Amino acid sequence: MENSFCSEYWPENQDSVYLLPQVPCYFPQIQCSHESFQERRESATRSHSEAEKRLRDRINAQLSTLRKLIPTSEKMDKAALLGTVVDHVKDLKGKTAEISKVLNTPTDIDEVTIEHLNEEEENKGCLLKASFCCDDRPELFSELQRGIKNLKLTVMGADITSLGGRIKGVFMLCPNQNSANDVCMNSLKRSLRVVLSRIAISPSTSNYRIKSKRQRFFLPAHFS
Amino acid sequence: MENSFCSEYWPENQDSVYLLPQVPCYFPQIQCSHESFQERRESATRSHSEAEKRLRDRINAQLSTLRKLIPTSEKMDKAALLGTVVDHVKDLKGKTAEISKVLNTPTDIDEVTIEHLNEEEENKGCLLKASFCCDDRPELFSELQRGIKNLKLTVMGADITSLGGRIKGVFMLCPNQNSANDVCMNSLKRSLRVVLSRIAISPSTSNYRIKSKRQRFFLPAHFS
DNA sequence: CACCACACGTGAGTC
DNA sequence: TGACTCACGTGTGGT
Repeated sequence: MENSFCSEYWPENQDSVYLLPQVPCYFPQIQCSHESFQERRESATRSHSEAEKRLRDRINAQLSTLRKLIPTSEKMDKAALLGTVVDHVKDLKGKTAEISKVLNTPTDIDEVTIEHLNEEEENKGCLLKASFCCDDRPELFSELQRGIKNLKLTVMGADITSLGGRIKGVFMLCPNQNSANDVCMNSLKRSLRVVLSRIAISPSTSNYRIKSKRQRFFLPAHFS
Repeated sequence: MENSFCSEYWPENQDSVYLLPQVPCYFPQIQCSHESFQERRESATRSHSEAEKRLRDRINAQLSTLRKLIPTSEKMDKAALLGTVVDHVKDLKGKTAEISKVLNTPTDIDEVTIEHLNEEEENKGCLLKASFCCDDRPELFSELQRGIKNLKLTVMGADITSLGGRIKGVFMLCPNQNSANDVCMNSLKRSLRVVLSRIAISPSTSNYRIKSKRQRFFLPAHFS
């Protein structure tokens, strides 16, 4: 055990170490530092144990922040702590999944979709269903309202859900009464998509966004 | 390192081990097993290393189930895995907290409360607000309906939220039109509390229930 | 070769 | 005292 430090590039034991030449090298450019093999060996094992200490500390730091997140996890050993963490994660995952089934919860993928309801009657009383999903931010609604107004559309209904810094919205839109009757629904759809995409999808990171690790949380905002 | 096994009840080194008496004891009732100190020492260190192995295995088992719960956590080292677990827990906790602010989410404490609205007009058109929180189960609603009907109460409105196997409900109740006008609201309150408590609070574990670790998840059920 | 992450056995502390 | 948990240093394999 004491002399088990025996990789192929280290001498088998201390005795043979002292048999190896420790004279300065004749070629200065490849002359290594004057530390002996003994010293190199010691510094290697020292740095090894220091690295191991760092690794342990990193893991233990995460464990202790987990401990802060789990109530009554004081005085639990590591395995028990991890066990309750597993339970918490399962529990919370189940709850949020359950909620998503009823609440039309935002995902973490930016998207804009435009649908065309009442296709048969092309122009009169036609409804567009526009949905988007993006990061939530305070100016979002005013920007959306301005964009919708500029396209001469009226919001007939809306369903908005904001959760965990993300927001998902569905608008029911129809052309203004006083707008020209000859408006082409397909070009309107295209313009609407462009407008919404510009507002909802951040241009720099057009999907596969770099998200900040810490999320912001807002209360659901309701469009009136 | 090899001879560092030197607690006060173990001989300092091998040599002294063999100097210790190994003759059978004269008092049979305290005659210990005939294994030598050497053997006892070996079995002790063996059981120690086996216990340590069991501990490591327990911890690693929890880590690998955590790995299954976290997508894309393959090829992460332990510290990184725990880091993303921390993020997930924070994220999910924030989301459920956010939802609880709007949704009147059930807690994990059984309770029944009865409130008295419109106190000034004692008998006519009086409203009772009855809320409960308990484990969800299929027969719950029919039992509640039967209890409410037996007390000659009418459900004017209800707000029910079921989440993670728990359910929280608020009923707005008023006495039936055709029930006697001289019904005493205080005794009605008392009866209602008794009836609801019998239904909602499991008698065996009147609070501080023993919960099964794995939770059931139901979709929110709505009272119509 | 150097670094890293893991598993292992061991010393020390607790109950 | 034994059983258990933790921190530590070391051996080892992978990159």
